[in-house]
Amino acid sequence: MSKEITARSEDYSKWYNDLVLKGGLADYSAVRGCMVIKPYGFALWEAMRDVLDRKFKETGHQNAYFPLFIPKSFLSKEADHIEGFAKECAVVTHYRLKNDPNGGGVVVDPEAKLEEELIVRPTSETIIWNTYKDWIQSYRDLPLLINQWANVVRWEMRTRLFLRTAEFLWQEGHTAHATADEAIAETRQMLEVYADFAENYMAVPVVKGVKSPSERFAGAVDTYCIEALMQDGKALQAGTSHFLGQNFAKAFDVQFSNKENKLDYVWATSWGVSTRLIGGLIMVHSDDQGLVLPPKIAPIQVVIVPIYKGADQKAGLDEKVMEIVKTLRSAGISVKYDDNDNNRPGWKFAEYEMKGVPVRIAVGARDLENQVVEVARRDTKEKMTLPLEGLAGNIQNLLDQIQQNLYDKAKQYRDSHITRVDTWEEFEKVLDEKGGFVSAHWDGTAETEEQIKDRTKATIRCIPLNNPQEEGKCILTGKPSKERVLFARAY
RNA sequence: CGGGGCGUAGCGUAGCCCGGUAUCGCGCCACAUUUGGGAUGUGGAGGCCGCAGGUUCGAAUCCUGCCGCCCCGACCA
Repeated sequence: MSKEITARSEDYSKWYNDLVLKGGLADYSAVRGCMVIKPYGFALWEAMRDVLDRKFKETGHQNAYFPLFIPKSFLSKEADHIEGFAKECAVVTHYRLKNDPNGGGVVVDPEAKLEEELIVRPTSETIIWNTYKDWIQSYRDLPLLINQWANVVRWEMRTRLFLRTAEFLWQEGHTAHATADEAIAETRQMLEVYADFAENYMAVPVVKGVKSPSERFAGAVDTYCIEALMQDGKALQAGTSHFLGQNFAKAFDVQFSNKENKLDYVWATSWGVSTRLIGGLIMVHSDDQGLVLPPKIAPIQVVIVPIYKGADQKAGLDEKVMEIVKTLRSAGISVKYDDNDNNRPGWKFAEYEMKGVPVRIAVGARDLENQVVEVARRDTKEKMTLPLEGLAGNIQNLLDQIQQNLYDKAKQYRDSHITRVDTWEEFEKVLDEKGGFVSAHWDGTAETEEQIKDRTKATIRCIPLNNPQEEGKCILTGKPSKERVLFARAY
């Protein structure tokens, strides 16, 4: 009715925006490229954050917080790093405003110019490594395992809600190790944490892999990533974990004494996921009726809608429903009882479907007489009648089934959209007509990668981990290749 | 930064060519009837028509300048 959603087939971008805006996740803000994350969207982020934060702590990390501002000079210490971020940095040049002498509000006070300009962090490697220099003297100080939850700013030319905003929320882990092997193990461990989170909580299947040199994080030796596939056939980088080698240690002179009392530079990693995950989550599961959220991170797992005639009947219903709510909550299920009298049941049904609540329970007088409730699942739209007896257990099973079903569906789509291709014609055809990942041979050069990108807009998403070795010929140049890599058009 | 679109009530819009203080729907407020898939009726409130100039007796409408947002591309998580 009032909240029509554009069909995916009609306009995929519009569909996505409709879900975010009408699903109550976020709004555009007064600042270009920046969004307001609304309570429901933020609850989703909190749910993700809680799971990840627990996993980080289980793997030995501690949270800390570093400044939003970074002295300009820090950023230029690592050559590749500044190269990668220079074009999208917001810069603070003054620290004071004053009344406009010509009237009309306030102006920047030219007297208040900063001696050294400050960069609003696009990422925190530099400020953190400048700090680690003071924290690390000996191998006994290692490993140093720190994470921070923060906002960062990257002045993007073109932004999209959640997927690419000028300011976004994320976590960034920054660790220091005594050996390269240990740092690499950390990098890969965190990649596994991300993959586990994506698959088992967000129900988003991912490909784990390594980036090609040109797609690497600025300043990294190796960038590992998890890549997900959206319903429109485009890939989304959902998380990255970098082995930084000794690049930042050297740039910031972070040395430690090893057991032999010799000085050496420490080995570093960094890894992060952002609110972009929310965008990916939306695009993997949702449909033309609205959001579809996996139970394990849905802010509301079960909504209960009462159906009644008159206040008397409702009072009776309230009493019984509160019992149900209590039972479900004690089983660890998050429940909302929507007894708001301003909206009628049909309106609520549509509303919670749009918001992607996994399970809806409708209860009326008739049901109570029969000791049952009507249960509807969001993923399949299936409705069933369940007895009050043993309801919590049945709902828990249903939530598990929904979680599994979402994953299975997404995985089936993903798997059927990894296409092996051996000729250039096929390569272009699959990208244009089918989409998804294309598994093809590549001669390993940046030039070829670049040419392929220019001609097809597809990039190498990753070289999958444990990639089978196989003789073949580069899709573009015909030069010899030892393995296939995954190409796709990406967000 | 290029191409396209758009700024009128909280939201979505009509009116603009052809100048006369603004239409409709949703939402909001009140009351009543309603409540198993987005209720109905009656009454009501709400507008610097993006901003600034100009033309005119008179501008949402014509002219000039500016600002903002969205979409598509180049760049990026």
